[in-house]
Amino acid sequence: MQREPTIHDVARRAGVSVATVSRVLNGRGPVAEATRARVLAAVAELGYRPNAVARSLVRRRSCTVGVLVPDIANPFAAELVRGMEAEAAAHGYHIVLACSDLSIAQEVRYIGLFRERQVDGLIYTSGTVTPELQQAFAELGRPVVLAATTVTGPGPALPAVLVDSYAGARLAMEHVLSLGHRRVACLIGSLQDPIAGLPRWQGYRDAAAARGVEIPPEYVVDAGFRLEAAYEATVRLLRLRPRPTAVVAASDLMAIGAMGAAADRGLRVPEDLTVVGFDNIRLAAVVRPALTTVAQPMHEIGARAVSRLLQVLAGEQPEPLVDWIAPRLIVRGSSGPPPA
Amino acid sequence: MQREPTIHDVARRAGVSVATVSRVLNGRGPVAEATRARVLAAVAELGYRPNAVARSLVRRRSCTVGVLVPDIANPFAAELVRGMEAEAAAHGYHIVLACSDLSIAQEVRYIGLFRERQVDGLIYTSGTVTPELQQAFAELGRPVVLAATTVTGPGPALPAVLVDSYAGARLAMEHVLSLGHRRVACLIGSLQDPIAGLPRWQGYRDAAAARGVEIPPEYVVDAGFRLEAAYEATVRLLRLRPRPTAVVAASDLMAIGAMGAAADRGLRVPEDLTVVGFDNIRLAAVVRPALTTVAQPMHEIGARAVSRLLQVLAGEQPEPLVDWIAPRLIVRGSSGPPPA
DNA sequence: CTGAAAGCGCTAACAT
DNA sequence: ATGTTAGCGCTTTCAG
Repeated sequence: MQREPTIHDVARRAGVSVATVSRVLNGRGPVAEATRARVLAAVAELGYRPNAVARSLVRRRSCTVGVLVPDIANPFAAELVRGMEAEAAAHGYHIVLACSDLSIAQEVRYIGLFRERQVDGLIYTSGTVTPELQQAFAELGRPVVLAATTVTGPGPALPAVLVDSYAGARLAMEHVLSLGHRRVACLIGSLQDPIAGLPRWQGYRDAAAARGVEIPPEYVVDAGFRLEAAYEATVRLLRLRPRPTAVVAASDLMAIGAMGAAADRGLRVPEDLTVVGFDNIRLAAVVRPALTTVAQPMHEIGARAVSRLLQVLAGEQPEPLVDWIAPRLIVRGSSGPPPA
Repeated sequence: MQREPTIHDVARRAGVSVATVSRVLNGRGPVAEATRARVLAAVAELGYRPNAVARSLVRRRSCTVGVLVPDIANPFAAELVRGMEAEAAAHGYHIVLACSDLSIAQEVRYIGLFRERQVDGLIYTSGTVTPELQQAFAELGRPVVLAATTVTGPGPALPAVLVDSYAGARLAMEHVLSLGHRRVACLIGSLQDPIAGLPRWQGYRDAAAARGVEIPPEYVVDAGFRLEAAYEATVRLLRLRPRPTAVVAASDLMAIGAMGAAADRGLRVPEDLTVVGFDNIRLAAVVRPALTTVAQPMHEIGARAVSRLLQVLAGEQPEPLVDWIAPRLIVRGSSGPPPA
């Protein structure tokens, strides 16, 4: 296990100075074609690879972006990171990944470590931006872009890319109403959640109101984005009289919970009950019947977040600051006209 | 946006030399308690964070591990990486993530970039270790650990951690047979795949033979681990006479495809058809009925892979080289006695 | 067009 | 117990 060759080894072998080697490797500064060739030959012979750590130190740029997600095993986060990785790789950047389990303390800790590692920037994903976090962002001293979230409270605005949840929820409700449903239940997330909880509920409500359909309070249940809670809630909803003929859910997982509850009560989807989700996780296409849902293009959100970060690093100001992505309705087998 | 404080700033402020600051920060070498306190105070006042890049350069250790996965959006890979991240973080290491889409060219490219980045080691996940890869590993010149795969062909063995697929398949088949089934179909992956394809088939076959049950050739279908192919294959299997009363599948996705086919033909699971999967992806617990399957503890595989890598970095030789994890059968609702 | 030399921020001998 | 100093491998003026 011999020492890795350094730029000095290449220089010696090519009979030039290290400065010249650096020039041909980085393509800056004028180099005679013959010299260039000699250097390249030496590089190839030695199997030389420049040491990115040393380069980072002197350039004060690591070509690395820190990515902070709650849990990479969450399919939503995974798709997001997939998009980030692709975009980053395309620009010579690497992703340093950290999972926080949504613990603020962990998040702050990781941001500090990212600072030590000299990441060029940070992408923060899908959590709420609290004051502690804003403080940590400030101490990081490097650009931050938000993916699938945005700043809702006080404090400085940050570049963000996310789907317009309100518009997406309206799409879902309008689809259901246009199929002829009038008794529509809503499985919502917490109204305290200003990113995905509140606006989706508002979208459902406003779209219904716009068509003159009222949603009675007992048809609205906060299942906290959890599948099991959605299952239980649906069991209860299906006992109500009159019974809802459709359920719109603020996440696919909740929708799948609802479908399970219907199945366990012997109701068929969509003949007896229409179910519409939100997110379009891969799972949505795989369950039976396949789930009608509102797509969030996760891969694209991730990619755009990185692209905005690189833009900031290049000195440009992303415009507009918050990039609202239009949601798209994907109609599959879980929605149909109400029972006669 | 002023310059980040360096160790010199801290030294000046504390009225000591940089060496002393380094000593207190790294806890090596003797330091008087009073000096120590002064340094710590200066660190706090300045909000100083050591520059990990500079440290990596001189220590020749980046405290970074490269992780190469086909696709982080694959739930299997995501769980694996989750386990890696947790274990790495617990030891002060960071994960640098790369997704190869299973392209050998990409993999080789990324390994080269990892070399430039001075990762301390590499974890390679769930692909087949080809000669090109072995070559790239060699050029990397740093330890490699395999997660959810192992070296099957010629070439040097590598530390690995993976589930014993053969034993897992036997578990699945024995479960089905002990329920009383005698006509069992197998949805297998490619027999060319020496990690998950071949051994699972062998496990099914041998467990059946051990009970004196024969699996006719028309009951065995290679669906290449794909859900759609498994769906089609099951449609055909269910047309056979006599019809199988159970299907064992070499992956959960194939099992879910089989369940879909049964549902679409009006057969109930498990009353008319028992279905057993392999992997225990999260989805398995979510589909209706929930899927009986063989669990691969992905999180643990990832964590152990990192732990072995750190072991190698510490100069120890992992023993035994290949860590075969015992699979576990998870009985859920999709398996039951055969129809009368 | 090329080389010499001064760092980037830190650690680790080696002195004192 | 603490300070001085020589690098780690690379880029980048500044000379020539």
